[in-house]
Amino acid sequence: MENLQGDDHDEAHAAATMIPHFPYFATAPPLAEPAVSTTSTDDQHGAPLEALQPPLCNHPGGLDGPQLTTTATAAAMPLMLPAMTPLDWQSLLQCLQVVPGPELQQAAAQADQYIGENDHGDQAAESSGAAGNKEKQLAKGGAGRSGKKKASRPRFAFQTRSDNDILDDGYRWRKYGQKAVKNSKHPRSYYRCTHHTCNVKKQVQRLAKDTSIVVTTYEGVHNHPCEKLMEALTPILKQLQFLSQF
DNA sequence: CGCCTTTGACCTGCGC
DNA sequence: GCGCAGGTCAAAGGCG
Repeated sequence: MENLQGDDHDEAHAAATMIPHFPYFATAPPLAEPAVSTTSTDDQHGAPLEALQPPLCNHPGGLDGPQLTTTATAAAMPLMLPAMTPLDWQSLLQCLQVVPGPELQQAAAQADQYIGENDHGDQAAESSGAAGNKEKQLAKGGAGRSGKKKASRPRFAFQTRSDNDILDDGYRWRKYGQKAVKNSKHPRSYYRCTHHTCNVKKQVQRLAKDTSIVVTTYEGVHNHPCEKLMEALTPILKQLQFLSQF
């Protein structure tokens, strides 16, 4: 029955976004050439991972740490994101209280729409089709039990080449589940933000085809500051404040 | 003691 | 209707 990438569908359909000139990354080395896939989104679903996977770069101990990748589902355009510190861009937006511009909002909307419309597509790749719509899956597991309809939330997937499954994004996460995934030796882990008012979740899974790559899928947006980033920024902000007096 | 991970059970939707 | 697979729950145990 199962014919292919039971785990690959995640990065294929995980909502993604383009991050236009985000200042945090501006100091990074030139972005790697995105491995642009000009295939349609439908093609993406059935496409083997390699088609979606940008040339991840290894920077062992380098200034960048893991090379982060988002896969832009709507535009079918992966984007390389050099990670200067182990923080994700959502965290940065949150902590810096940056209001996502129209591009981001549009991308998020597209991502939601994409998930809603096309989940069956990539799931069809798992010909058993048991998985069905992922959003529905999400809804039925948690919200389904509580009888609430789950609102679609933006999702973002990062691919990192790392020995460590856990990408330190500055937030605290509690693991609430782990499931074996079809056609993958590595299980998928489910995490929830430990902040009591925050309902952000993330899934962490290694690719079956390249176990050195970890796919982290975020769902939702944190509604609280990122403690680690604030810690890191506080001295800088103080210094700026001091300098601005002159 | 509080927080976390582990893990089996459970729920739900989909395909056959 | 049944089986499968994904997602979540919750009890139990570990760790600092």
